[in-house]
Formats: sequence, C-alpha cells, structure tokens
Amino acid sequence: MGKRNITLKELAAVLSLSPATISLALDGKGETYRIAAETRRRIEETANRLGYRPNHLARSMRRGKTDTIGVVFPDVSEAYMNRILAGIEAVALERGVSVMIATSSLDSSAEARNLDTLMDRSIDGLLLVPYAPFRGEAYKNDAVRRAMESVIPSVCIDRYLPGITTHAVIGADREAARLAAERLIAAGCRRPAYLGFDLAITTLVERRRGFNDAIKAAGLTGSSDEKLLTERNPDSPDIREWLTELTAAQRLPDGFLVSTDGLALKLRSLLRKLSPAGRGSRRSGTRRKRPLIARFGEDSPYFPTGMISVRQPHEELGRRATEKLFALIAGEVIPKEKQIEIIDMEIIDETQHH
Amino acid sequence: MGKRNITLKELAAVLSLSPATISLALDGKGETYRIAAETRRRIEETANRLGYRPNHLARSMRRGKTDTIGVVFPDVSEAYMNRILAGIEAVALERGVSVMIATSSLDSSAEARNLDTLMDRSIDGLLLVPYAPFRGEAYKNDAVRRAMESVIPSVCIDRYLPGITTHAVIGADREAARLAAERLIAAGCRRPAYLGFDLAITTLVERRRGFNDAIKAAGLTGSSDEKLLTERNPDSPDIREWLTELTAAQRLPDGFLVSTDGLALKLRSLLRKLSPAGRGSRRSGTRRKRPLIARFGEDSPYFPTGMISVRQPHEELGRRATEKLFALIAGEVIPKEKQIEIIDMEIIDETQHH
DNA sequence: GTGAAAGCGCTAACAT
DNA sequence: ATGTTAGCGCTTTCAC
Repeated sequence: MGKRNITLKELAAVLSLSPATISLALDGKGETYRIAAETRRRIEETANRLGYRPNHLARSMRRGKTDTIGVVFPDVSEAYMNRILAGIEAVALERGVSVMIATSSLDSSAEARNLDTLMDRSIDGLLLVPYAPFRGEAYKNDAVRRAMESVIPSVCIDRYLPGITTHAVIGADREAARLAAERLIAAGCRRPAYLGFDLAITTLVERRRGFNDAIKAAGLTGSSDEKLLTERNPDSPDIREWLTELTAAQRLPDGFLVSTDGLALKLRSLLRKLSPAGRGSRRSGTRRKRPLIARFGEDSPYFPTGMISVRQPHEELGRRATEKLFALIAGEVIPKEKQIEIIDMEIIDETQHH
Repeated sequence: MGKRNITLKELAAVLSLSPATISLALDGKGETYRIAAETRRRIEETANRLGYRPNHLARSMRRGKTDTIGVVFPDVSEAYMNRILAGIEAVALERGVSVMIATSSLDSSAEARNLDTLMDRSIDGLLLVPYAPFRGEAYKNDAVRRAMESVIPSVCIDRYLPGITTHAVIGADREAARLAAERLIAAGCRRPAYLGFDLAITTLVERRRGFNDAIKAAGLTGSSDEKLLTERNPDSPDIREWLTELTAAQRLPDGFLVSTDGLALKLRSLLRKLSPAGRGSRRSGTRRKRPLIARFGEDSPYFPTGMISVRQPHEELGRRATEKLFALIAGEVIPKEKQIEIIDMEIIDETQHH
C-alpha cells in the first residue's frame, strides 16, 4: 500500500515545464503544437518513470466525456446475460471504453434506482435490457423514460419498450418461433402447445405470436394448448398441474414450443416422469412417442438435448447494440427504419429423427 | 432527448441563494449548519421541481471519493461468477455504492488492462477474482501487484495470490475436497480418481491437496489416478482418452472427484457412453456399478444429478468480500489472522444409495 | 516552442 | 443563518 498518484502539476514541477505543455505532449498533440522532439522525449520518459497516470475524473470533467458506458440489466444469473455482456465488453474494450454494470436483480425498483445512479455518473451512453414484468404486474417505467429522454444516447437489447425506446437491437423472435413451430408440425405434431412465462416484454409476446402464426397456417387452432406461467420460478408446480390436466382430458400435446431455456429442461424432466419408458421412437412398435420439444435457448449440459433449439445470437446482440451506441455517441443520426435492428436466429435440430 | 442537467450554480441563481447553502441543505447538513427550515424546504422543493441532480464527477473530485468500487474477474460466462456478483451487488446497493465491472475474458493481458483502467477511474476499492493461468503458462502479475500495492484497498475472492494478496475471502477448498473424497471412499470406492484443470490457482491446488489427504489417510495411494487437463475446453478429447487408457489398463476408477461443475457433467456423459446399461445399482445382479462422481459445484439441469456435490457459497463469498472491502475503505485495520477469510462449504449427497 | 489563465461543478473552511 | 472563497486535476485557447 502507499503510493498516491503523481499529478500533472507535480510532474510539471519536476520537469520545469508548464502543465499545459505536458498535457499536450502526452495527448499526442506535440506534433501539431510543435513541441520540441527532445522535450517530448523528456516528458514521456519522466512521466513513465514516475508512473504518471492522468486523473480520470478531472479529465472527464474538463472534456465532458467519461469514456464509460453504463449497462443495466435485470439479472446476472441468466446465462444469456453473460453472452450479451461478452459482446458488449468486446466492443467496449477495443474502443478503450469502460463498462459500468448494474443489475436490477429481478426487481423493477432496483432498475429505476440503478438507471438514476448511472445517469448521475455522467456516462457517455446507456445500454439497457429492460426489466420484464409479468403481465398485470405494476411496473413504473418513469426511470426508463427519463433515461431514454435524457441527452445521453441509449440502446435497448433483446427487448424494447414501444413508445419509449427509440433504438434497440433484438432477435427475430416472431419469425424464429414460427419456424420452430413449423418444424414441430413438419415432424408430425398435431397437438403442438406453447409453454412460456407470461411476461409483458416484446420478446415473449412475439414468440407467442410466431407460434400462433404457425398454428393458424397449419389449421391446428382448435387442437393447440398453451400455458403462460405467472411465476418467475420454473420449479413451481404449475407446469406439472397443467400436464396432469391435459393428460386427464386426453389432450396431452405431442409437441411443445417453450419460450425459454430452463423451462424446456424442466418440461423434459416432467415428461420423462410421465412416461418413463425409453425414447419411444427407439424401440419400434411403441405406441406412444414422447412429445417433441422446441425451445428458445441452446444450453446443453454436455449431451445432446433431443430438442429443436433456437440459437439466440446474444453475443451479437450485445456487440451490435454497443456499436450502435457508439455511433449515437459519435453524433451519427440513424434513420427511423434502422433504429430497431433485428437479428436472425438459427435453428438447431437435435431430435435425431433420421 | 434533450434536457441537460441543471447545475448547482444555476439552481442557486433561481433561488437567489449561494451554491454553498444549497449544497449543505441538500446534503442533509442543514440542521448542523442551521439553515432556516423554510429555506431548506424551498431549496428541496425547487431542486425537485427542476430535477437537479448533482454532478457526480465534480462531487467525487472535490470529496476525494467516488462511491464506486471496481470488480475485475476472469470470465462472466461461468455460472459461479453470477453468484459472486449477486453477493457483491447486494452489499454495494445497500450502501449506495456503484459497482464497476470489467472482465478479463480469459486473457491475462486483458486483466492487466482492466485493472489499470479501473485504478485510473479513482474507484474507492477493488474486488478481484484473479485470472487463472495454466500451470506453466506465462503470466505477468505486475498489474495485480500494482493494484494491490496502491492506496486503494482491495480484496480477492475465491482465490488469491500468495505473497501479493493481503485480503481475501475464499472457500475451504482443501477440507471440502477431503470430505468429498472421504464420502466416495465411504461409499465403497477403492480406486478414486481426481479430475481437474491444471490451473495455478490456490483454489484448485487446494482441492487436489484435499483429495490426496483423503487418499493417503485411507491408504489408497497406489490405486488412485489423476488427470490434470491442460486445456480450457472441457469438450477436448483428453478426458475420453484418459478414460480409454484406464479402461485398457483395467484401472477404470470406481469414483471421481471432479474439480469443477461442467467437467463433471461431461464426465458423466462420457461414462454413460462407456457403459450404456441402466443405472447399474438398479437391476440387482449387475456385475459392474457405474462409477460415483463427486464434484465442486451444484448446477443441476432440473433433475437429480446422482452425484455428490460440494455447494460453493459463492454469493456469501461475494457478500463477505464486499463487506471486508468497505471495512478497509472505512479505514479499519484488519488483524493478520483475519485477512484471509475462509468460508465453509456444504456437501450435498444425491447418490440415492438408500 | 512554451506558458498563463480560465474554468468544468462541486464542497468545506472561513467569514460575516 | 447565509455567503465568499479557494481549490480538486485537468484541458484548451490565446498570448508571448
């Protein structure tokens, strides 16, 4: 412990030069300001030797720029957040910009608080994965609105708030959901069902829409069920109860589109308990095949999932959003049709029905 | 978009008061400085109405404190990082302190860069999960050393650098590894093996030691194998090759202690391929039981793992480290024997051998 | 080629 | 009870 940083003034004293000269030289402006090559060398050498590091606060204050962007998102514990973050950091790092992160920890008031503190810290720009409230849940978006309306540029990731957000980078959820559901149908499903959280975010709303697009197109409207979970916990008994009811009503779906990753694993585990026999399709002659699962997400615990997975390009989402943010910070004007960027998703089929 | 923040001076002009008075009143020091109650009310009302928010940069500069701590860790994509982060944020939030995060993205030079930029931003304190180099990998720890030796207090989490780190909060890895290995032995394993990454970090070194403690105590030294992976990728063919060799040599272990989470899942999936029959223990009379697995970690993809798991108290690690950091920031002196805090780990047995 | 001076927005000691 | 003043450490314009 010990060494306080040397200041520009102190360095100036050591060199018997003025702070101004040194500041210019170290900023690489020595050329344009015609500081003697020898002087520049001396400055650099001494600065290095004494370990001079400019005070970032003072510099930011003077220049009106912090070289820091803020990121607010609801929950670190979801794996997809990590991937978004990796994308953000990759871009930020290559521009020498720091990333300040605050998570809302699944609590909308924490989101508001975090947004406000971040804005106070004079960040150059803001990336936001908005909080996902349940449909019907009270959710005040003043802080988001305030943030979006401030001078500081901002970009939403993965979902956005229509009417509030102007810039966003999201996935092609509706289309991907439709394609995934079409795969289920193509694989022979006649009773595809939708399982998801009942969250009021664009992402999930669009997935459900995409599913329904496919159902309607295939003329399966009457035979398709859906379950919208009203609790955050994927281990809640709701899914089991739903499956039990469907089974009792002789309506057990032969395929599922599941809105999120963990939910799909949970569903698979429940279905296995319902029909503990082998894979169904493996021993020929088995009367009832196990239902097919399609899901958003791609996490696989080191073995094939047997599912249809929609690979969400999270890292790309993060990267593109950050690039967009830097464009905005640089003052670029983005035409209306490019304000919401939509990234395609890849579908991976691991059902192995060769 | 649009509204720039109003400054204290401007607010003062509106109120026909001096900036100083307002600053004091808004800081809650109105009482001690005996500012008229009515004046205080007016100040507060107007500040609110005009949406005054103090400029954090200027404030930090003047006070020599940023109310921000920095966190540097190697990789966001590991699930355990999320838990540590949750602990950190919980404590930081309740103190009104912001958390600035930078990840080294599995690259030791990024770690150095991140440490330097964070230190430049005048953070009040630093939390560090040091980069984990492979044994033998070139790793310059100058930046870490610099950071640790600066005036800014710092605390390491999960692992530390002996000789450099002074404050850390870590798990009781050696003891937990010994206990886990003892469980394997108690469950009848006579050829327990150790599988882990060959990383030069205290955490993993201690786990291996703990394993060996148990082996030695049980007199199984000769019949115990180990594999130290020299690649970050858990999907590399190394594990498979190791298992194949062992099988060929008639030395396939009947139990494994695995240093990390994902690795254990990988191992299980490989073992299943090796002996694809049912659970072994289920159909009585089966000659060869499937090997037991004990592992550090607790991730279970929604169904019982059948393993012995060492629950790592990551959130607590994060919390305790942050609390310790705040103590240091407050100027508390921590006695030598309390500088490295060791947190116990819980062992969860899901082998279901009733 | 280099330096002087002003000032970013705030706080805290010192006046009144 | 409130105001004045002097910076925190840096950048930038303008002057020499």
